[in-house]
Order: sequence, then structure tokens, then C-alpha cells
Amino acid sequence: MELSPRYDPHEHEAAVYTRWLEAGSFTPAAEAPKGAEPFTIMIPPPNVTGVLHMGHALNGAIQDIVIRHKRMQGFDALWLPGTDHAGIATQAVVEKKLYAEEGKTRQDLGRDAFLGKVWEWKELHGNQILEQYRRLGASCDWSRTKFTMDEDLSRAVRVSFLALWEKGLIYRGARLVHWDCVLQTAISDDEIEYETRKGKLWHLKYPVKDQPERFLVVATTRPETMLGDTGVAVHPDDERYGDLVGKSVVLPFLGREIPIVADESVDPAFGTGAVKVTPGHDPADYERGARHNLPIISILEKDGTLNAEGGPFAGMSREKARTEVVKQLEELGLLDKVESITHNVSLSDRSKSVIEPLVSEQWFVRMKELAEPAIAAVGNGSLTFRPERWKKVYLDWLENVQDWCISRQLWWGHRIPIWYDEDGVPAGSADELQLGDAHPKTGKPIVRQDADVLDTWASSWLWPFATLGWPDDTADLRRFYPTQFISTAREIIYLWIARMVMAGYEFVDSLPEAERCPFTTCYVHATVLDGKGKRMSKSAGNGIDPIAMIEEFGADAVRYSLMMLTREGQDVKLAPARFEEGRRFTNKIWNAARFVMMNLEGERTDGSSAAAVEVEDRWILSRLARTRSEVHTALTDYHFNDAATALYRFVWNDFCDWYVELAKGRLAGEDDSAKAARGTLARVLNDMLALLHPFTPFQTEVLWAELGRVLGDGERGMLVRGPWPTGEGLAVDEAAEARIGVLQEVVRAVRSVRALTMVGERKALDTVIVAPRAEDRDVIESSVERLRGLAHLETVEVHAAAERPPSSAAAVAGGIEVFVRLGEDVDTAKLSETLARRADKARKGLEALSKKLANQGFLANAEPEMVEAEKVKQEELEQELALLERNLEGLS
RNA sequence: GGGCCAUUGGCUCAGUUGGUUAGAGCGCCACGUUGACAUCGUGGAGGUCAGUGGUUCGAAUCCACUAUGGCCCA
Repeated sequence: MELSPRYDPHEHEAAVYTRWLEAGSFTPAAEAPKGAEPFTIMIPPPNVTGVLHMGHALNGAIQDIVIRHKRMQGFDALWLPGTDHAGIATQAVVEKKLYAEEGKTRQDLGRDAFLGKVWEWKELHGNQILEQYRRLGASCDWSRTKFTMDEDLSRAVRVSFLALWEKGLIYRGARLVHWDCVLQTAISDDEIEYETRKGKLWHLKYPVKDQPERFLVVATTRPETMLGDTGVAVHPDDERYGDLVGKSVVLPFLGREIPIVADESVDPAFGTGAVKVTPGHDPADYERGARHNLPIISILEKDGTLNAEGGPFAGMSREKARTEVVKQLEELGLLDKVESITHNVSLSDRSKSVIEPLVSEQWFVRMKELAEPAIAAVGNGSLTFRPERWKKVYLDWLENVQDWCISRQLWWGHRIPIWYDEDGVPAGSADELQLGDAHPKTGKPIVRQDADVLDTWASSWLWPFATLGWPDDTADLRRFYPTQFISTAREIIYLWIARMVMAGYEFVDSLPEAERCPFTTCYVHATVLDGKGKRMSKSAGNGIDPIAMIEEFGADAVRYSLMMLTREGQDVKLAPARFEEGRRFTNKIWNAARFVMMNLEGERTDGSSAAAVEVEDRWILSRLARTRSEVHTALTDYHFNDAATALYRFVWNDFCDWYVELAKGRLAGEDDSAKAARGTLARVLNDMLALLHPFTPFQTEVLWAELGRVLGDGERGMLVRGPWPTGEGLAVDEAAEARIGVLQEVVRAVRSVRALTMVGERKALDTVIVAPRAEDRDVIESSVERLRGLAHLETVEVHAAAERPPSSAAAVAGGIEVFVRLGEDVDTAKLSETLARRADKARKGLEALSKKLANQGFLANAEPEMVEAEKVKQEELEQELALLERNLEGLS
């Protein structure tokens, strides 16, 4: 295959992905290879309604890098994909569509027909986001794709529900819950968001019973709820109201007498210091009411309109009732005043409507007991967070966890597995029962199933093991559970991570307690912000579509850029232009590989070992040894940015800028040096592609195949299956690194002179190099040809000591003077400036160093090696400064 | 209201346990194109590390406070 001069991702991505799929590359072997340890990642299942956003792309890239690294290393690697049925979100999407297209509501269709519509929609659109993950290169085992409402996962939900119910950890009761009046369902604490809004604080006058002309003024942001008041509370120490405690006020409109109670929870400084108590519609009042035995009155229907308790306002919407109540109180002279305030309003995450606290019958999970092992898990090291600070967030939530309202008044979801006979006796069953079946306990016919469905998290908390076959003790469960790594966004720590840990400990009883934690590492990835530092969101319209970025820059470039940009979960500001870095890099890799292979055609070298006959061969192999080790360590520790940076430097700076340039002159021949250069190029490219593969899988797979062909090794498999470079045959070579270091210094010095004196690139220059150290002279003398090539020199004279030749410019590098012969008319002003600047800098550095070395405190306290190192540095700096000053004089 | 994070050259970010003459990429300036790559090469300019105080022989790095921006939770 002819490689094009530019890397074109469109040409390869789809084809490469198809090859992986056809080879079953992502599916673990039917049986775990002998000695191979498992490594499992469970994808955080995206909503079936979802489309890929940048957060998914980042998270997907991270998981893919981890699993590819492990797979190449020979682990029994599984990355299991799937989607979440997302109860409210999905139902809302389909309801909206149904209404828009047919003008019907779900009630018009009825439960079964509506669910049919949702399934239809799911089959049609539910795989979109998984398709998008493929575009990113995600190496999930698609043969194990799961959906939270699959029959086996649904059964797992029923089994888990019944287990908790039988243990008394699930109960049913009337409680104040967060009610979404638009979607008409209860929602959990975690589905609420808060918005700071400007509002009003109405001061209402309640007439005190039997004390004409005396009023108790209460302040409220929700005046319509006064219809549900069953008391008024003041602080016990509040002198303004002391004499009123124990008396009553008469509720306007309704004439209900309600008591005045003293309660510590009242803030005397807020409003008037007297608060109306509405246990049916406010969580704080619910508790106050309970303390003082106040009745609970619910004034709202499920749709947010006022019921009969609303008296003259019955039938109005809550908004209308508010206006009317205020207006009529004013007419009655019972409105004291109105203040403007800003306060936090609770909104439903899904419908964005104002949450109404409402008392209703719901199912709850007792969380305290379940939380205990999850709390212990981080203490005993079973679970680690990366970065570690998220541990605190996790623990805070668990330690203050409230009972979990798991019932939802929806149709789309797992229906609660409780059936009733005609007497209302409940019975649970893991298998679905039919109406008319005999009730398991009473034997009477079943007349109905509980109408509610479960919160989506009540299925996704089972994800790490239900996807592997739980509650059955399957081979997959034994083989792949517990998992090793999970990657998620921070706001999911409580919603999902904490619950999965609880569920793991509670349900996976085929394992000893110590082995039940569903994952060992929870990686909390960065939040992707827009170019201005704001969170990307659909509503703000500031999102960047990853698929559009993949189209424009290529999947590899997108992945690489994301890794270069995000350091250890530090938030990242992202703009489309940031992907150019990745594109440039993938192009660079492409061309480096292209160059190597152009020079390898027909060469018979297996690329696995390289005969290093020249110092640059030893040097690049030494750099490769270091880079391999850095990348491997970084990936093992999940430091993706470090690995990406190390690879970038190696590929671009070491390999392309220096080694390839040094090798160019040797490749023409057929001698040992040429052969060694080819062998080294092949070896380095080979390992480089493998090390890059987790980051840029598409491109490296293409190049790997091409390299195999060029080397005549058609038998080797795809890179996706490894091998991961072990570093075999590679060693750090300090001597070679030092020698090339000297060479680099000299080359840079000449180039700098050339640029600063404007002599141009064309002219080959004559140089005199003065190197007092014998080892430096040795390097330079043996590298004259290299210097001639890299710095475009004509002659190179090397001396231990010499005067500056006439008409020459000078550069100083690491104790070495490089004199470049120039014509008389050459302008050395810029060069002098640069030398002067460097001399200044050296002088400042030296000053600081001398001060430090004269400091008794430093000499007494610092480690001896440190003092010694500073002395060496001082000597070097002194020498450099002397050279700079000497040459500066000569130039001016 | 509680918690967390950030503040380093024009922009985006590195800087491991305190000791560097404070780094990188982009952008900018200058020069360069008969072949790996102009999605390129070479050289250069540019920062008293948000502020104040403290700890220390020594602080971009540790502590406290302040300011600004952001995120999560209530």
C-alpha cells in the first residue's frame, strides 16, 4: 500500500474498526487463557435517549486506553457496554413525540400500547450512542451489550427487590416526597436541581383567636400553602411572641383554628420570626409538625391543582391560587407587606418544573445499613478513588444518606414485583405473575400488580454483576467480577458509584464479603468546560459535538488531544481548535512511519532487535527504553497525560528531530552502519506504534500492518491484541545519552549563530570548536560528519584551547565555544544582544548561587549531596559566564 | 449555606517528596521548501508564578487570610 503524504483518517477508520470486529478482537476468548488475569471495565451505561457529548468522549477514551493497554499486555480483558433505560427521560421523549405526531397522551393509548411505542422507539433510536462510541474507537465487547430492561437484568431487579423486601430493607409508606407536577411522579433527592431566583416574601397577618385586633404576622415565599397550615411556630426564646405560645390563630378563608407552638428550629431573624407550619407541603414543616403532633393536610392534586382542602380556591392551579390568595388577603387587610428576596427554588431535573413537596404512598429503601460496607470499603482499601479527594465526596454522601424513594409513577421501567389479591394482601415474586394466578400466600386470585415502576438507579446499581449473569452463579460472573476500573463524572459519585458499591456488598453473596466491592479503582474524570470556562450543556448551547470533531480531525486526534489536555481529572477548557494539536501529532506519526518504511522496502530485518553500531542508535534505543518504561508506569497508574506527553516528546523531539535526521545520511549505503540504521528505525517504529496504540488505535493499526508487510512478516496479528512492548533488549545507555547531548548542544549553538547573524541556511560554514574537556573533544571529533549534516558545516576544527579566529561569531554551549567564521560584513548586533542576555542571566544565577553557598544556614541544613551539586553548578556557571563575557568583548 | 478546584509568558496548560538560570504546545517575530511531514523545519522574543502575611537556611511548591473565576452538593 502506498501511504499518502498526509494522514487521512476517513480513509482508514471505518475499515480498521470493521477488521477488529470481524476478528472478534474485543471479545475475550471463550475461556480465559492460562495464567491470564482478568481485567474488567463496565461502561457507565448512557441513557438510551442520549447522544454522545464531550464528557462521554473523554470518558470513553479513558476507558478504551485502559482496556487496550491491558488487552495488549495479555490480560483477560473485557469492556462491557450497554445502555440504561432512563425511566423519566425516555418516557418523556416518547410522550412528547406521541403528542406532536398523533396529538395523543399516554393515557389515551393505555399502559401496554404506550410501552409498545417506547420499545419501538428504543429499537429504532436506542443504539445511537453506542454507534457513536464505535466512531471513537471504543473496543467494547459488543457481543455482551446489555440494556437495563433486558429480561435477565429485569429479573435481577426483581430478585434484588424481593431480597431487600424480605430483609425489611424496603418498606412502603406515606411520606413527604418531591413531586413533579408535570411528569406526575415522585422523584428522589438526587433528581432535583436548585436555581437561585428572585422571589417575594409575603407577610401574612393571622388573627389571634379571642384577641380582636391582634395579629400574628408570618412570612412565606409560598402564600398559597397557607391553606394547608396546621400550626404557627416561633422560637421559644423569642420575647415578641412568648405570651402567644399555646394560643391559637384563626386561618383566613377557612376559619381553621391552628395552634401556636414553640420550636427551636425557627430562625427568629428570618422574616418576622414566626413561621406558618404546613406539614403536607414542606419538608422542614413536616418535621416540625411531627414534633408537635400537628395534622398533615394535603391541598394539592397530583397535577398541582388545589383539591377540596383549598376551600374557595379549589380547582385552581397552584400558580393561580397564589395570585388569588394574595389578592384576597390584601382585600381583607391581612397582607402586611411584600419583600423582594432571592432564594433557591427546587426544580425537577427532568421537567424543570418547580418541585412540590407532597405526601404520598411510596416505596423506600433503608439506606443506613446498606451504606456501612460501602463506607468501610474505602477504609480497608477495597476501593480507591482517583484523584483521591473524591473519596471525601463519596463518604459525605454515604454518611448522611437518607432513605431512598425508589417508586416512580411512570410506566417505562421495571414494574414493582408485588402483586395483590382482592383483600390487598401483597406478595412478591421474582417471576412475573399474571392476573388470576393464585396468590402465593393466600391462594386467592391475583387482582392487580403494583402500578409503580422503580427508579432507574434501582437497576443500574446492579450493573456490575447483573450484566454478568447475577443472580445466577455464571461463568462470566466468576470470571469477570469484581471489576478493576470504573471511570465516571463527579456528579455520578452518589447517584451511581456509591449505590453500586452498596449493591455489590449486599447482593453478590457467592463471594466472601471482602471480595464483593464491584471495582477497585474509581477514576473521576475531568469536567469538560467550554472555551470560556463554563460547563458544557445542552441548554447553554455551548457543547462541542465529538462526532463533528472526529469528522474534522480524526478519532485518534480527538482522543490524543483529550489526553494531552486533561491532567488527573483537572477540569479542561475545550475549544474546537484544541484538536489541531492531535491532528498535527497523528500526521507526524504517520510521516515518521512513512519515512521509515520508505527506507525499509526489501529489507530483511525482523525489527525485534537492532544492531546498534553508532552512538545515535544506542541513544535512541536508550530513549525508547526510558519512554517505554514511563508510558507503562503511567498507564498502570492511570496517569494518561503523563503517558501522552512522554510519547509526544519521544516521537517528535527525539525520534523525528534528531534520530531520523542523523540516520538520513547513513541510509544510502549497504554497509553495516546503513543496516544498523534500518534495523534501529524498524525497531523503534515497531515499539512506538505499540506504545501509541491505546491512544491512537486506528492509525497505529494501519501502520502496524504496513510495517509487517514491509518487513515480510505477514503472519503477525493485529496490534489490538498486542504485544505490548516489554522493554526486552532495551537498556538505558547513559554514555550514549551524554554524547548525543553534547552533539545537540553544539548543533544548536551553530544554528543559533546562523539565525542571529542572518547568514542563511544555504551556506556551509567553517567552524572552530574549543572544548576544554577531553571527552567533549572526543565526541565532537568522532562526530564531524554528523555535525556537517545537522548544522550544515564545511569544516570543523577541534581544539582544547584557542583564540577566537578573526571575523568569527561565537556561541557558548555547556562549556564549549563554537566559533563560526563569517565574512567581514556580517551583522553581529543580534548575536551580541543574545550573548549579553545570556550573560546577564548567568550572572543572576551565579549571584543567587553564591549567596546560597555563602549562607551558613544552607550549608548546615541542606543535604550534603545538595550542597555538592550546587557547587558543581556554580563552577559550570562561572565557566559559562567567563566564556560569554570573553566572546562578548570580542564581538563589540 | 457546606465542600472542592483553579489562578504560572497573548492563549491553553506542565512543574512528583520545598533547592530549576521557571518548561511545553498554540499564537507572535525572523529565516527556510528538488521528496517523511508546510498538519513541516530552524532560531528568537515573551513570565518578579493572583495578592498579603507566615513557616523555613531556602517557597511557583507548605500554612493562613484576601481577591477573582469555576464545579459539586444543600
